[in-house]
Amino acid sequence: MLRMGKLTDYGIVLMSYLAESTAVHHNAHTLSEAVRVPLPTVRKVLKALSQYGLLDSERGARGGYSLSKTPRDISIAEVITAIEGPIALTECVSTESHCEQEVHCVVQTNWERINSAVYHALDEVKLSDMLVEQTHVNGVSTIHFYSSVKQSEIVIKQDGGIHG
Amino acid sequence: MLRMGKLTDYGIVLMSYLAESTAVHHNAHTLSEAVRVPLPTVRKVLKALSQYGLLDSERGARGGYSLSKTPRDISIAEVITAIEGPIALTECVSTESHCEQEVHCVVQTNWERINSAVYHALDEVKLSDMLVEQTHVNGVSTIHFYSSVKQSEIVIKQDGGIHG
DNA sequence: TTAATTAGTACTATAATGGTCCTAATTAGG
DNA sequence: CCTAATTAGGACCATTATAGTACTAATTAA
Repeated sequence: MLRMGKLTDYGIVLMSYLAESTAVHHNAHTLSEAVRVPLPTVRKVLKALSQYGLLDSERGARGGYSLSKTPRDISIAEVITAIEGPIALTECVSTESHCEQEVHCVVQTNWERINSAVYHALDEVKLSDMLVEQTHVNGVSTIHFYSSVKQSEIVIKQDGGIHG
Repeated sequence: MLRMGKLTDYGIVLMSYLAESTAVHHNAHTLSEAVRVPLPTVRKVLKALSQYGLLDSERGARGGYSLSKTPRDISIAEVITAIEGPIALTECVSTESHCEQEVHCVVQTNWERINSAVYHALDEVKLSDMLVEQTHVNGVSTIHFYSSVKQSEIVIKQDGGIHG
């Protein structure tokens, strides 16, 4: 199995959550509770996303995180890259590669083509595509965020308040 | 970085090598020398490829391995699947997933789409595409097989004999 | 019957990942 | 100006996965 780390999975869930409620203030603590992932781990993921530029961060009291772009402009490829580094199936195509045969390496060209294809496949899927099937009951919209490991359910009332 | 194991890399190099010299007899020992990867490791990879059906194997004295299909009909996706298992970025889409929310999991649908896209990207690249830039000097064709870790150079004379 | 070879399985060391924690820097509010 | 809240930046350990190795059984040609 072509692996993607758990942290990346968390990252996608976090980004999806933020994509749903841009108006509200979010700090690491609230996000941890919302997504049901331990606080230190959430911090780590948020840091990575912030450093890569997918999230804007504010320090100090009343600080927190918010999406730097609209959900339509954020792709799964970006989230993966933010957390796992450049998408590269083999070492030799990654930037820190020290393969001394690089200059006359033939296969590298093919790997680059392969990686490129994979990247574009992942880049076509936007964050906004991950949010589907909201169930509306009594004016309360319930959105389900599933990571591959845990489930978190967030109930959003009409006024935008969050409870879960 | 979206990771792919070293063994898979070896697997692709091995398959590429076999794709070049279908006529000759290949056992684990010769392949180990040709590709410059330790014998036990090569054995492990060959076993996986054989079990998945990409290689035909013959036991006993004068036994060995050979491609079960033509290089044009073997894709990188198949080689990866043979060694790493089904291509699935997250656990929840793999067959052995025990996610109890599977029935009403929404995001799973998207992951399946993503995985499918990645799979097709990898499935379009055939083994025959990995063999390029043969240099012909004095009627001797030299083919370079590079893994991301090691390099192996195989010289094939006109009569088909292999020396490296 | 013997030698060569793959199949199957089990084991170990190393590396990567996930997860946690602590301290410094920053900012709002009293 | 001081305090509380919050992110930034490292450092750290435990667990897991991978790579790599080794050994035994089954198979087949000579």
